[in-house]
Amino acid sequence: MKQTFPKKEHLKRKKLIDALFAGGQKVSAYPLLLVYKTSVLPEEGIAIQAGVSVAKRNHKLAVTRNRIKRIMREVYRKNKTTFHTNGSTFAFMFIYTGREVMSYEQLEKAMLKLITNFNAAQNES
RNA sequence: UAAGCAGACCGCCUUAUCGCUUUAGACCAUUUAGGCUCUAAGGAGGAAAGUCCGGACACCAGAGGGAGGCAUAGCGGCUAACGGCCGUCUGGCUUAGUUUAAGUCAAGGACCAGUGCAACAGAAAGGAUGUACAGGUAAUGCUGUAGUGAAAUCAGGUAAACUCUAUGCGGUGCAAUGUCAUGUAAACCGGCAAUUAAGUGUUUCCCGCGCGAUGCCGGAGGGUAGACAGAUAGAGCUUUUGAGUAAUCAAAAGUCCAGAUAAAUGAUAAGGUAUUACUUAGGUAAGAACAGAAUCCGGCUUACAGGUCUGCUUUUUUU
RNA sequence: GGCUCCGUGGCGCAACUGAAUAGCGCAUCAGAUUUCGGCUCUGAGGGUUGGGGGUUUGAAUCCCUCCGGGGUCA
Repeated sequence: MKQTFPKKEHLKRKKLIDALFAGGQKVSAYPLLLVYKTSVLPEEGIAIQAGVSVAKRNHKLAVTRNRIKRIMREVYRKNKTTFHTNGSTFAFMFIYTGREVMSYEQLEKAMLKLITNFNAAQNES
């Protein structure tokens, strides 16, 4: 599996997103918060559809929001193969809860920690 | 050489690897749709911002008539248009000062059409009256000065007070609007019958106009936020020449320069430039400001590190 | 993306048809009352009227512009 993140793997359906926030489970590793839910995805052959989000409350400028979202997408793209899905399909939403702008390295550490937490939660269930 | 003012312009660069997206071609697959495929080319701004003005474009028969409302305001010009820009007159302010010059600001039409307002002070603030001194008269605030105040009888002041005059404005906005796919209603459309009046229609009110409870018959589509069009070749950009004091206009040649939609333009590594700090003058360390297209243009306003050019003024040195 | 409304002491409001000490309640502080505290009574402090500019003799009020906060439209 290559380290790509094409449009098909973006979470875009409003219904899926609404259902995700209504009944999703949460895993966090500061400054990242992952909301996830097993869902029936519209595209075949894809395990995960993911989206990223940064609150306007914490970051007022569009420039900083764009930058954080780009770094989050990049970190997810590099490390997405290490999520253990166990054959299920998931909808993901990554939310940036920090108030400061973090570098790529810091965010990658947080993402790795988040992945271990997620995999532990999956193995329990 | 240094400083200040004004105007115009630019607003980080190079390479490699991994990604995103648009277009074109190839390849693969195919009923259609398409693609963890390959190659090539393109991929944020001067403000993309605020949404303060002006347009283009689209729809609304409540687009008609009237009233109301809003905007603008010396004069002339530019423009698709403007509350913008250019020129000019007048006035205020600042600087230098002899006349005056330079810069800067101005909603700068009209209180001999009407109405209103004027705290405190003052005799009196606009059909009301009078203090002191002086002058004058047949007589009288009749005249002058003083005094209060922003303003005191003067065609008084005030219109970013109502208002009047002139000019302009229909309303709503790309979440406008159109098409397609899916396709089940009590929702929609047409006709007829019945009802005559509440309601309703993207327009502040009135007039006018359309629809209009329900039943029958026939047609057909709403929701679902999916896809496509609208939507990127334009009042475009670059250069040259000409007209004009200028804004701007004309002609010729060349050129194609983002089109996303839970929303692309990024990440990592290495090196470098402007600059800053330290300095043993070899170097070491830090290292770009404001900020991110969303239908598209013309302005205005606001944010902004640093740099380049032009003009003017002052200053230093040299000839 | 469009449209629209609002900013007055710590909090909630008034004064918005220009006139000089910007007012009211709660809260705060001090005093009185009480053995102490509360309630109550008396008094005091606290405001660049969101920032800046303009009109005017005079601006919380009228106008322009920036900042902040809400509401609404498929």
